[in-house]
Amino acid sequence: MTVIPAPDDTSAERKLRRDAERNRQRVLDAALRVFGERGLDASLDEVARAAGVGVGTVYRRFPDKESLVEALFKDRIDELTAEAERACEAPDPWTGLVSFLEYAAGRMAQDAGLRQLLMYCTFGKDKVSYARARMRPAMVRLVRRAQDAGLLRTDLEATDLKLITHMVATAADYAASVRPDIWRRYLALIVDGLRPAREGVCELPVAALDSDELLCVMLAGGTATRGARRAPGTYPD
Amino acid sequence: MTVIPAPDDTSAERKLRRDAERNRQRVLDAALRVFGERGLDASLDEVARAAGVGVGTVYRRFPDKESLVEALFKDRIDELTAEAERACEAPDPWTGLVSFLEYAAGRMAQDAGLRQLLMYCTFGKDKVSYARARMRPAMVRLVRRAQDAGLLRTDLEATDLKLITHMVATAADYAASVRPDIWRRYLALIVDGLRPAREGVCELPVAALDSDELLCVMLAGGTATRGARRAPGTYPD
Amino acid sequence: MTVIPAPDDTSAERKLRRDAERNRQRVLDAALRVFGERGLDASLDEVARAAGVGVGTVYRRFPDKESLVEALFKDRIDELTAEAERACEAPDPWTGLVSFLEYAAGRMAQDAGLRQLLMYCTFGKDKVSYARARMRPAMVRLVRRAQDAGLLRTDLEATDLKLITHMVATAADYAASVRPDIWRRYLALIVDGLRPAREGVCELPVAALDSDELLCVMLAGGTATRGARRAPGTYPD
Amino acid sequence: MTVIPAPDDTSAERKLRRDAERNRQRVLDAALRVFGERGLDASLDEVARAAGVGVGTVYRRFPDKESLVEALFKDRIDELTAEAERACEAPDPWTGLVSFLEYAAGRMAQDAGLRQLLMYCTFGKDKVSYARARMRPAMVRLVRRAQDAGLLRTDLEATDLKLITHMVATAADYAASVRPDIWRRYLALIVDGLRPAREGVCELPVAALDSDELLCVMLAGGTATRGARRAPGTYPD
DNA sequence: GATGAATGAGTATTCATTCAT
DNA sequence: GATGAATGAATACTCATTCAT
Repeated sequence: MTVIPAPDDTSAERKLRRDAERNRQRVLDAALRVFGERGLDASLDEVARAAGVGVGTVYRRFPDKESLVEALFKDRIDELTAEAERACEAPDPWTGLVSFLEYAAGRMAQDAGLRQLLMYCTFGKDKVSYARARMRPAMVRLVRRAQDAGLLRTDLEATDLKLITHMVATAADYAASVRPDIWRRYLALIVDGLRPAREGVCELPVAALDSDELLCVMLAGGTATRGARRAPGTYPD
Repeated sequence: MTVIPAPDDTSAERKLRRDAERNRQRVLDAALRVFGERGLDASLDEVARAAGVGVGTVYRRFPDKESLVEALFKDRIDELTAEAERACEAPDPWTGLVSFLEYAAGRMAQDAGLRQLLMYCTFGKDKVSYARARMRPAMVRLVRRAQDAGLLRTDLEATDLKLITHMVATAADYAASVRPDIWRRYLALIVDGLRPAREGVCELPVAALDSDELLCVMLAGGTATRGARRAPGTYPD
Repeated sequence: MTVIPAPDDTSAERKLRRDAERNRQRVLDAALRVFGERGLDASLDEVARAAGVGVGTVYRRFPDKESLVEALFKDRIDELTAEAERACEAPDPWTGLVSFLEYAAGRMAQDAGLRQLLMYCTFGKDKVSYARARMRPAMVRLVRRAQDAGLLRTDLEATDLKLITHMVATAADYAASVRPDIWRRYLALIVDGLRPAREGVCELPVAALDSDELLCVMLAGGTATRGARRAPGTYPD
Repeated sequence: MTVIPAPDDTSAERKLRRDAERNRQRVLDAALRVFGERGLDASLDEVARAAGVGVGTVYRRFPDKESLVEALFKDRIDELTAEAERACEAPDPWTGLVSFLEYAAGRMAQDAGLRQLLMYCTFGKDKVSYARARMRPAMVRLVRRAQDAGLLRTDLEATDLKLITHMVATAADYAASVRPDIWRRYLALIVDGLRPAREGVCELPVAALDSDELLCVMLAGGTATRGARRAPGTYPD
């Protein structure tokens, strides 16, 4: 017997949504875990199994693997943004900036999934504009504040923070198995180079990416992801 | 000057027929191109197609993917070593060091395959020790010279050079499509941090990898290698 | 009567969906047919084609070729054991023995896959011990009964039954295309030699395989199995 | 400068022939060794390597793998025929017959290559008529003599010897690794069944293959060979 | 909605056979 | 004639994605 719901009766719908939402979250959690352990190449079957749902369910929530990775990425961006905003409130602008970099690098050092996500997942397009819109204001503010206080070299730009993060993540990723704290070393090195120009220290020889270039890059992605498994038949050429 | 022989140096190996040598070279060239563009995960079918030969031909020259990658690797190591040795002769130790870093970072920034090759030896161990034996002396000399001249911070070690170029190149690769020279920016940033300690510049908070740890890392690889295709049936777990 | 469970008896395993069960059966049927016709070297693609399903489906039900072969093997062992047990109940011990030999030789003569299956377990060890545990008691009883009744030469042992059926079936298979019943001729010849010692009939000059040797042989396989396809990269030497 | 040979000047030709003959023999020897060790699935590259010649040379002497196997087979048949003929001269016809069977079985027990050759190489067509023409007379004589002397059951025929040999080879092959002498046991069993009919011993229930059927069978081969590697593209269906 | 079954293109590697040197 | 280089179809197995239950 079919019950035709009144136009405003959304209780059934709500229930499903709650159910669906629970599954969505389970999948995201499992994906973070599995991708962290096995790398982004882990199969969605594995993710589904870890989530305790069928693959079909994963696909119902995320149209394809790319979208799932993207969603994971967005959540991470949100966290990073929150931290960046917190860092903007720090009494000392330099400390704020550095503590943000430390936060970001430290997170990555602990979490291979996050590292991969930030470094290698150039899948997806939506996530790019999202990340840009989301993080840019905080980044700009973080940099500007420190420069205005004369504590940061003036040729540094907001987009540099992304790449700096990327660099540190690379180091962290590389040596995580034997020296989980090695990122501190390389971050310190970089931070040392961030101080305002002094004697014997040259200006940065090339301009930073501007914001459009960064967008463009995020869409094209580095080579690191080109090896990623593509849907059958999707091979170029 | 002692020449360290490649692990499988069969220099006594009978010369290949002209056509065979031509094809061998074609395969190496194609492999360099394809791995550079798609990463080491590219299939040998793809390499063969790019070389304009059948897969069988690739397998005739290189018994498996690993060997092909290794051959590529060996050539690159030799080039880098040669450059490092040249850099040791530079009149100014600082300039020598920096010019080597520029050479290495520049090469690696443009070629993801090379980066993977040099940093993530998922394949074989012989070639890792080869690389280590081959490059290490020059690296040590490069660093020592600059430190003895008081031009380089004293807490920097030879293994850092490897990680620094890796970091810079990886970050830069990300943006390589729009700004192929962006690596210069980030290398400059780091180079600025390499100057001897001054006021406001802290010592590096964690020790560098020692040479055994580096070996270990090269064998284990960072997460970035987890995606590397394994021989069928070799999957862990 | 104790029931010896199959090595991987997952009888608790949740029932397959109707369609899945149908396909599983299709695959088993096709495999029996294809392996019977082409030998165990037939590819799973061929099996899949014969079953009218994709290879993926075969692999969904049986994680690898070995498992498929094993499943087939298990069913066959069960059938043979049932027959052997039936034969133990025959009023006349001699007739019981002979009728079992006829059953086994007849089955094996018509089906090369079955023969390879029963005799050359290049695959797995569990199933060998399963077969041993399952069939041995009946074999021993069959032989003992006939000997106790003075109807069977006393130097025959249980393991001989296996070799006898194998020999007869293999020889007969050779001629099976023109004379599917030729195995009867050679079985009869051998059965004649099974009668208790009489004048002009010598004792068997070498001891039978003992049960451990038989196990060992099944695991190592005769030369006939050398041709068996091995997993890629598993080649000896 | 080309020397046009006088019509009867065959010295150059002879030289080549001698050379060629030497290579041919080398290949045959190597093939016997390699197939014996690795089974008939061993590659021709392996055979060529063992023979110390190039694959091309193998192919020059034998148009394909089948022909090489066939040639090997012929040599074996010649040896067996010689022995059979010797056996015909034995003073006691029964002893002659039995000693021939022992010779054949003993050879096979020691030589896996020979076993495979006789049991599994149904490749080839020429070899069949050859074998028939070559061996049949001796087989017939061997059987007839023993029957005429009343020492052999009268329902045995010449073609049975081939299948009996096959049976014993099967047993030898099966257990050769643990018990190289087990063939004696099964040959003895069979030989016991060859004695003239006595009480309790039934007539053979099916006629032997006649000579045409045997031909036919040798052409079709048993299933055991169906798994043999076929030339690419030669797959049925 | 959720499930998990089915699909098939893709991967590394081998080997019979042909053909340029 | 001999050599060994080149070819490509074939094999076992995996996994993103679609679709029947």
